[in-house]
Amino acid sequence: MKGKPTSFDIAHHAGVSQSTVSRALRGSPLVSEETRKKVAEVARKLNYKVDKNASNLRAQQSSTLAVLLYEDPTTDDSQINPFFLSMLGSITRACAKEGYDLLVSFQSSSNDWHVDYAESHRADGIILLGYGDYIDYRPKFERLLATKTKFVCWGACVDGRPELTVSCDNQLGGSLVADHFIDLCRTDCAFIGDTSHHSPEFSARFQGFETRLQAHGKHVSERKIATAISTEESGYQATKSLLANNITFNALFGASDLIAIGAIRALQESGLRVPQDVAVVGFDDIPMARFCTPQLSTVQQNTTVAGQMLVDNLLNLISEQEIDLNKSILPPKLMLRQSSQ
Amino acid sequence: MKGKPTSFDIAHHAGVSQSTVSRALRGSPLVSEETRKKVAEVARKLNYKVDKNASNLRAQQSSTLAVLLYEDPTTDDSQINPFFLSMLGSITRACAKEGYDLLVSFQSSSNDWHVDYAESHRADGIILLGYGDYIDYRPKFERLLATKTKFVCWGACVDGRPELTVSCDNQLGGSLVADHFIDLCRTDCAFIGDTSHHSPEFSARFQGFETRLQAHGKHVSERKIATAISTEESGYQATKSLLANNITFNALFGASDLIAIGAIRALQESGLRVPQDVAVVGFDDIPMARFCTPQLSTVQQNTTVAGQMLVDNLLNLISEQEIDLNKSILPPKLMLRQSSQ
DNA sequence: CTGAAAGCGCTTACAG
DNA sequence: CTGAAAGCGCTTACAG
Repeated sequence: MKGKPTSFDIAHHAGVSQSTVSRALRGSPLVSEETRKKVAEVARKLNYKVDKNASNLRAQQSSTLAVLLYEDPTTDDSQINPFFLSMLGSITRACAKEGYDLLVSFQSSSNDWHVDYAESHRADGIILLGYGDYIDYRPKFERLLATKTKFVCWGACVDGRPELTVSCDNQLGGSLVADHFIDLCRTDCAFIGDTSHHSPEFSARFQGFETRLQAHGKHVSERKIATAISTEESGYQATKSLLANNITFNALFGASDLIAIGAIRALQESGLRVPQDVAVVGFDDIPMARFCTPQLSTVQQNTTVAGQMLVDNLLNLISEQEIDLNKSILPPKLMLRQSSQ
Repeated sequence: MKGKPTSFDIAHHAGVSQSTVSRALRGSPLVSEETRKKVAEVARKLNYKVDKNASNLRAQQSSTLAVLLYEDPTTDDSQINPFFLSMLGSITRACAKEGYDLLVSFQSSSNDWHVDYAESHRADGIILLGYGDYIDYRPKFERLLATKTKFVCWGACVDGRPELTVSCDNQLGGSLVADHFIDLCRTDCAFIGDTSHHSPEFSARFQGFETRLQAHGKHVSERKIATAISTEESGYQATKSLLANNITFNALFGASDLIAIGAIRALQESGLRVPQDVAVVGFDDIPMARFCTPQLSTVQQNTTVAGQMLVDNLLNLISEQEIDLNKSILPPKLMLRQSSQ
């Protein structure tokens, strides 16, 4: 027996057939307790592990999920949005808990490898994450649907397939921020992000924010909206451009924490104090939010819960069980810190 | 042909044998250009993808690497050290470039799954990352060596097997910080981290720091060293404990950025100004370092290069090629920012 | 350059 | 409860 032992080796040493070894190790109820113990004992002694490739091939499944992190094409290599890295951590844990391995790929929206994962039987299902341009996503959704690939998507909805989405209640999150600004009597608001359908999460946050302001007879002036993708630099530039045009405001809602952190830098550079002159609130609650100065108020999305929801829903999809749409919406939570006192 | 097409389907449609399909798709030189084209065309049309489980089983390899992120057991779920997340990103990219998939697992140092990855043929090799306790690692190294698992380790050395380690030149990094403090005439130094063999990276940083100070007739007083693991909270507490004992210093070297950021919080809470009263330098250059206030001076470890080195070395190990030890050491780079002017 | 055949190491009907 | 047998979909000697 050179090389790794096989189930035949175990069978031989345990004095049973190879089929019985397989059954015993998989916990089949068809095996007597005595036999199971004997097999387990020999397997442990010989340091035997079931060959995943063989078992996956035979069983026609992989016990593996894949996570695909789409990034804005402009984002530099090392600068992955920390929010998605937190998500990745919680997804990993959720997978481990369910006995699944996790393949990870970070990719720009240009290539098409994601389809491969499922079609080449490397993964049973796919989790899509990212703050990329939603318009770029849609053909990919079509492709995934056409190949009957099982997938769930964070944030962005697939048309007419709500069961494929897990998302924060972005609209509610936006309205929490509006309520907070109203409490502070800071209703001359700027919004930095994207209000278009290129970015469904950002625009939902804006909608919730705007709708609540309007309920109080206020609104965000068109001029006080600047477009940014989810990076510190983009938030900085967008805010700069507002300030360069002498546009004033006493509160600023950044569609993500990175945007808000960039906005604070721009404000401070222009001699504006946060929160005295401008109250700032972000979205995500990345670790950095607690450590920047002033500490950033933000809307928290609980990544531990979100990761578990994504994995749960995907596994339900794979096993063709009903999806509970109520378990697909993550409640946001306003975290008040120094930037909006 | 219901379900996914197989190589036999392609063979049938292309009018060749199944062996030829396999050869054509794998780019074998034994296939004529004409045949190759025909096969590729049919495969594309039928949306055929090679079944990875079958090809892996047959070829006895997986084209997959696994990365295991060990964490300090005290670290909370969502609080993965951002440095390792950056590493993860670059490792992912490096793997993709080499045509390998990447399995990811975050785990506490208690369990033993890592051995599984290789033994169950799920991965051809393993990358170990983490700021965990080195003493806990050693039995795991033994196990990996005993099972002839191919692996590389970030930071910590495996005894007598330098080819298994990829690491920053931590000692050089520490000496750069010492040089900088000497330039600033701030030689009454504190060190927050771990100088023991539980943490080889931190202690190498300290050694480099201390040795250089001694070359200038200075040194770090035993009393001014406080032990911390790599979290903001731990850095905060350790610094607090120094201050509570009325221990003074005009420079502080945090063994990691998170430690340094926690230290700054403790200093500021005690009314000490950074950098006026205490100059602070960290290690890693996590994204947060640029955004905290004051911006943190630190020793950068280039994660893009580091990830590529880890993957390159592991692939060389797998293909049993010589490892160039010079390509296993990452040069550190001092990044000067506001916290140590 | 191509094809027929063996076999990678399992899981799972089928028969007892 | 157990065993003998088929077969998952490939890769790769072997023969031509």
